[in-house]
Amino acid sequence: MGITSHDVARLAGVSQPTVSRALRDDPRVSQATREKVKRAAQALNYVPSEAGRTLSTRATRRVGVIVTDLTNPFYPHVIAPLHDELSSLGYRMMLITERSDEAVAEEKLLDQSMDGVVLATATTDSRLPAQLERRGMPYVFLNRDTGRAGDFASVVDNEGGGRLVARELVALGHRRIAGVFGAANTTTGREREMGFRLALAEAGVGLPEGRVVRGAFEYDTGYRALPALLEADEAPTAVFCGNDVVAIGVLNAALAAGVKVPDDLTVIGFDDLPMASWEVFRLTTVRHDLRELSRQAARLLVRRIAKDVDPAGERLVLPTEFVPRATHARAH
Amino acid sequence: MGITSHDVARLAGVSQPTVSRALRDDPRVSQATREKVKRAAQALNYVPSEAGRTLSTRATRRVGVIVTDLTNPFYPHVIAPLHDELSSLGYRMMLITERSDEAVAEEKLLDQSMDGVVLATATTDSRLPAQLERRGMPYVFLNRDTGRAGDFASVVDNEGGGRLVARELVALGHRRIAGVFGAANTTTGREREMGFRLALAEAGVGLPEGRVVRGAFEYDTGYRALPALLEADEAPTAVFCGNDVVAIGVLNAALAAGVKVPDDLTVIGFDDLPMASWEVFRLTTVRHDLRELSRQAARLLVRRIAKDVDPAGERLVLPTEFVPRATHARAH
DNA sequence: TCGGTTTGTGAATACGTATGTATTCCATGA
DNA sequence: TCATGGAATACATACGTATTCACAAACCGA
Repeated sequence: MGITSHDVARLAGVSQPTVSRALRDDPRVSQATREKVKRAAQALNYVPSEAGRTLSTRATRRVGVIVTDLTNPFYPHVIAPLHDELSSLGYRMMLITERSDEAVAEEKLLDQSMDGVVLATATTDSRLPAQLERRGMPYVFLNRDTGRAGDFASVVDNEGGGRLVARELVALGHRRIAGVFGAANTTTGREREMGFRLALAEAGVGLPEGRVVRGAFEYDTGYRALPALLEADEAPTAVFCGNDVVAIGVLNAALAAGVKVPDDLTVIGFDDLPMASWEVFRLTTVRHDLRELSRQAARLLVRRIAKDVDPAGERLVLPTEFVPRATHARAH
Repeated sequence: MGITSHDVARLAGVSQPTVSRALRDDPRVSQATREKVKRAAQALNYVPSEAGRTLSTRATRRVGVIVTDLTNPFYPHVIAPLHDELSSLGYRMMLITERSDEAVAEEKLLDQSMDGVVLATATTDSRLPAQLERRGMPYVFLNRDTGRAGDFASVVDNEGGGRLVARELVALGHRRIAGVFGAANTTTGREREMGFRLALAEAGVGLPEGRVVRGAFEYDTGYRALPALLEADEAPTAVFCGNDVVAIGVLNAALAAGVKVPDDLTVIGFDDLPMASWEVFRLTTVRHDLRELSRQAARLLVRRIAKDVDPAGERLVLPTEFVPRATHARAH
């Protein structure tokens, strides 16, 4: 059934190693032989077996990408450019969406079926990085990392982004401010909250725990958080959300509750997904270059696979920018 | 670096084949030996090499999934359940997003690096299926197919869904009806349009080409179509959209143009993505079971790989259901 | 013309697992 | 006591490619 390099060799009247070399444009084979071999390969529709090559070279040209929930609108915008960049670097992408770290690590990541791994949904308490480290499997963090030194990571200046938002809200006169932050075991959640808090504190504005919600970076987190925040004695005049998806949950909840945005409530997101600029939202948010974030992660991983990397770790940080649209206003 | 079954064999004091059999729970190895081997494997943190296994068994336990644009909100809802079902069937997923069919086929699909392929974005003029067929690579269509006999496909009753919408619109008194359909080279586009047209014709309602737009199943298609439709002499009172993503484009365009939905315009989608029920949209649409659609495709592919399938082709069709929400109203 | 170099190719082998076949060991029964 | 059969394990090999090493031929300068 399958056509092998031996079949090509027979047809071309050469040995199998010569076929291997000719098709890989090894300069040691003569022009004439090379062409003869290529014609034979063409005639037989020969495609080298990836398994044979992998076994021989010990490289799979395959990279795993780990994500928890693909249906979250955030991840496709990471995965698409990641795929394209990996592809142009000669790697293929294995998508792994998994709930539990442990199961993933044992079977799927350590069987030498990929050359490296991109962790797009790492939590600070995950044991996965340590397992990968122990087995010598190259990996990089994308968007989130562990926050520890020595990481290889492509991330955003989350703290700076949080600061930007705090300053804007203060400048708009907001004093009763709420936060719907990401989960506490994610660096994206923690750092955005941290930057936001620090800049608020500098301006002398408090952020009591009663006006803080933390949860997964999901639509439902925002959708359920708003009613809770509105029940407080003094409802907030502004909400900073952990990311755009959460903010969109808040916007929908506001519509359901009859709360006018931005007249009654200012809502700010983070990420600037394409969706944020849809007419129905016109979400004021914090932009960073999601494409470049992903590409950078791909290139970093490939460099790490090639061991062309600073052994002390590399942390590539992209800047953020405030994007005013239509969900913010002066405090009333 | 890598630990092999030979290392385990040495430690356990048995031969390599015995290790292979013991770990795979082959009944021919004794209980005592099995345990001895498993302890040794455990002690060494042995994980069988996937490449070696593949070469030996000629099966990769890997499946490719081909999609054009992952950032389209539709696809994650297909890919996530597909991944999970494949995973529970013991297969891993390689994600391939590609523009041109040709490049994909040559290198990536035919190198025996996967056991089968799911085509999620096939067009009726694609040459890819024929290439896969010729090389004996098992494949199934998901959502879209070629429309030809002999396909293996998991699809939706698109024509029936189109009919449902037409009947509802007619019953609501609409006569000036528009359609923003999917691309003409997709069966999803064609069949939905066909069903819609047929049921309209049965009711004596026309659908002139001036009120028809066709394009990719994307946000922009809907967003750009609406202004064009509104410029016509008599603006339509209702628009049936090829899918929810297109419908959401139309809804946003309506908001931008100051067109009130549903008072001035009825908008109907197709798919019932989670997004369709968001407060900002409350989109009236046609539901089908997207999870089951994907799972069914996974199971069909695995059966085809196992050659446990009707050689004449199998076409699994899921039913549709009209979901009334807030974007439809009686014609004025 | 000859030793030495370069060039091109083939033979042998490694990679890690699974499997078909051979072998060993032991128990059983006549 | 020895043949027989079954259980458990070892041996040999296949899978397809890439690479190391050896070898032959061609080429070069002295």
